[in-house]
Amino acid sequence: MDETQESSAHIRALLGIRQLILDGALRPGERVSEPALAEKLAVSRTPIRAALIRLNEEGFVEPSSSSGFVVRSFSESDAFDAIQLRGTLEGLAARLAAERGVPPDLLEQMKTIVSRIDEVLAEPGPESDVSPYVRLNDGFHWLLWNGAQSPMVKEAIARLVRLPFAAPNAFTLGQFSLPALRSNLLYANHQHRALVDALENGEGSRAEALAREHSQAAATYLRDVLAGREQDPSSASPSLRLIRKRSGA
Amino acid sequence: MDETQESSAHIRALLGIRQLILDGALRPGERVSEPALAEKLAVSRTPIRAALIRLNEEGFVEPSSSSGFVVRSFSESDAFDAIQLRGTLEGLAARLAAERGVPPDLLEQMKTIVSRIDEVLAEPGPESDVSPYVRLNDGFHWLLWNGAQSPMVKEAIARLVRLPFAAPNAFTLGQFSLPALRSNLLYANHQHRALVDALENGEGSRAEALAREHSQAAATYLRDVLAGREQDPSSASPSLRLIRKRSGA
DNA sequence: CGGACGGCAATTGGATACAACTTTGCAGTG
DNA sequence: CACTGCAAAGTTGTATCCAATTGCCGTCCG
Repeated sequence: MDETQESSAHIRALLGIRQLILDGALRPGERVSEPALAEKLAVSRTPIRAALIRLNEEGFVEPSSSSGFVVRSFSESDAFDAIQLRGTLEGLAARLAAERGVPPDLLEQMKTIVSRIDEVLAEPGPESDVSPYVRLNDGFHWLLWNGAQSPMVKEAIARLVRLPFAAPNAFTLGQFSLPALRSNLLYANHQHRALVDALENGEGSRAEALAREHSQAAATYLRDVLAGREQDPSSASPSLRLIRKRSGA
Repeated sequence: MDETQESSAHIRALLGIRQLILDGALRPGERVSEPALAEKLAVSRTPIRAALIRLNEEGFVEPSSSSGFVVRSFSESDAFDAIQLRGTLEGLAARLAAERGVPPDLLEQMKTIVSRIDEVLAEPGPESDVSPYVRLNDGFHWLLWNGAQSPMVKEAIARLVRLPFAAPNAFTLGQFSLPALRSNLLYANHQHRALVDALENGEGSRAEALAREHSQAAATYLRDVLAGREQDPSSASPSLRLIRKRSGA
């Protein structure tokens, strides 16, 4: 299952449990049984407990009343809020980067990625693989996070983005065939380019606004994907499994 | 059952270690020894490790190279960035609160606190105790965090604020005698009032800007306190101990 | 017939035992 | 005198063990 077998037990436990949650093997609301996980992941209960404590901090599980942990579920509002939160934090990172000045090589790397995204999106054929785009997009955002040169900001973003539906590429996967998506990604890359321009010219406020608005693309995707789930519940993408259907809000 | 010592072992360990760090008994950069802590806090190593994992997520300790944890130290830039981060997050909370509408009773409570802060600050005598102000100020910010009605935003702020120098009342303590401080607090309470006004009228952008600027007061304090430390290193307030003196970068 | 009490089983929270690793100190050698 | 290598001790990471609490189920009493 996992090719990364070279890790220590508590790393295996952490990654393993997170994957079980993302795969839907552990479903939101379900109580997490330590002995069961210990057996399934072939480690003792100690690293399982360590992993559960971390997953609690990360937001994947939460303490149950009076003992143990349950898999956490998120409302649709939580998902939208998480996206807006990322937009705000990336906006802060962008502003700080612009105000403090981005290292030239970092700026160069951002430009390179923007160009390569354009190339990837220009490739014809509706059946192209999204993964190159996803990798490039991840790279761009990673550079932005570092551009602020602020460990505090970077950590805050990194922690948030552990929640899959808050990540820059949430909901982008697996639907590249739609022409509408390609158009959206082109638009997003225009924003990338404008952001680089703002950073280069030290335009902090513009950079912040762009980064903030940029995250709204994810909100749009999320809306679509949630609507799609209403009709075909089986097509739930991994990020979606954590989001419970709205029952009564 | 336990109204005397309402704490399980791992809670005692968490609070105990955090306090040891804040008190300076464990100093930044120092390696944390599990057996030593276990003996000092009268628990076994298991809850100690659980606490260290959580403190790692909270930012108080960080994994050492190759094993164990060391007490984390923060640069002066980190402290300023943390304050700006809080301002940004509280700005988001304020905007969301204004846009979504604040529950009337919550708004009432905010108004009450603002009035009571004015009363506290109007009391004559340079030797007044700051703690009433601190409590009221904490209460106001707590209400703001809840005003957004967003668990995600609230959690993000709550996590950040665990770092003492990022909290709303950081560096406010113990220097109420200065007349300048009272003037600053009066100004800050004017911002509180304006913020409530913005929330009441649904002015999201104004509320955000106010909350953001409001956090700059803490940055001002921090600058003063850091300057004071240069002259009298012994007067380090608890929040300051985590911040290392600027050496290189 | 329904609700409450009691006992049993399973699970968690904590302590301890153990093995692998890291670091330090000392000694021997170049 | 310095450097390297070995050894020993302390420390971490993991497993197992124990006790106490929880939740469940059956039975008994109202």
